[in-house]
Amino acid sequence: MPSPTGRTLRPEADCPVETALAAVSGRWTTLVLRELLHADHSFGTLRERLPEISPKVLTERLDELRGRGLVERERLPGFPVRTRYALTDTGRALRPLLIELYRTGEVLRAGSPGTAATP
Amino acid sequence: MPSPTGRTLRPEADCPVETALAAVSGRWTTLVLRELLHADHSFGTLRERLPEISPKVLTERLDELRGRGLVERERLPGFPVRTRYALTDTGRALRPLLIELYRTGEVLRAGSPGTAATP
DNA sequence: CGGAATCCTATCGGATACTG
DNA sequence: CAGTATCCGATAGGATTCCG
Repeated sequence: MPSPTGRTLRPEADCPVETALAAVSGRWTTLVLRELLHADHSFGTLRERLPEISPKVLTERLDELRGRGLVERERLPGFPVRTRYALTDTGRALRPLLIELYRTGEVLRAGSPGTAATP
Repeated sequence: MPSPTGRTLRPEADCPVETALAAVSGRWTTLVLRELLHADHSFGTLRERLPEISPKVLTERLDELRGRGLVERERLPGFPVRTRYALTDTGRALRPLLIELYRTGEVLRAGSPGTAATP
């Protein structure tokens, strides 16, 4: 039986920490968010920006993000079909977290062995 | 071939965001960190605090965290053997991130459908 | 007590081909 | 263009048992 969230069930899933982690975890997720933080995109332009992601995984990521209310899809009229993916207000609320992730990642590197600081 | 980090290889693994995410992702990881942020622990007391974690997974998490320089292990003399796990300075640097994860998780919930706000 | 060694399963993610 | 449908290999993680 698939988990209710579409993501691996975690202990204490009711914890906000898990809620936030679920939103950004999964391969390609942060990169998709990064693209959408920068600008709205169609399915195709997202693929151009992330050339190595497969259509299946991109669909999965976008579905998850939509399911969490972080991304919205708009179908543009005309032919061929065009879509437009955009962050919702809630999705944009992830920006501070991504910044903090970046900042922390830099700190972790500075504190890791192998990074010569005072030789 | 196992990935060099011991964790699923991610695209743009050189990105600090991925570095930080790798440090906190994985089931039980944030809970282990939470316990260690609160106090030092032995293998056994960690198991008491997290009754559902298996010894194998706890070992894996502690090894990963040690491998990243976030946790240190001290073997206490005497018998039976006792160990003490503690966060390093680098490990304590994760606290702001965990706080931001908590904060963001709360925001995501407030912005999710189903949470009646203004009926 | 503090792990290590096995075995086993679910699921995640990649590749590919096809459709409305 | 914007996905869907399959198939498939690789892990992550759980349960259990054993060792120093």
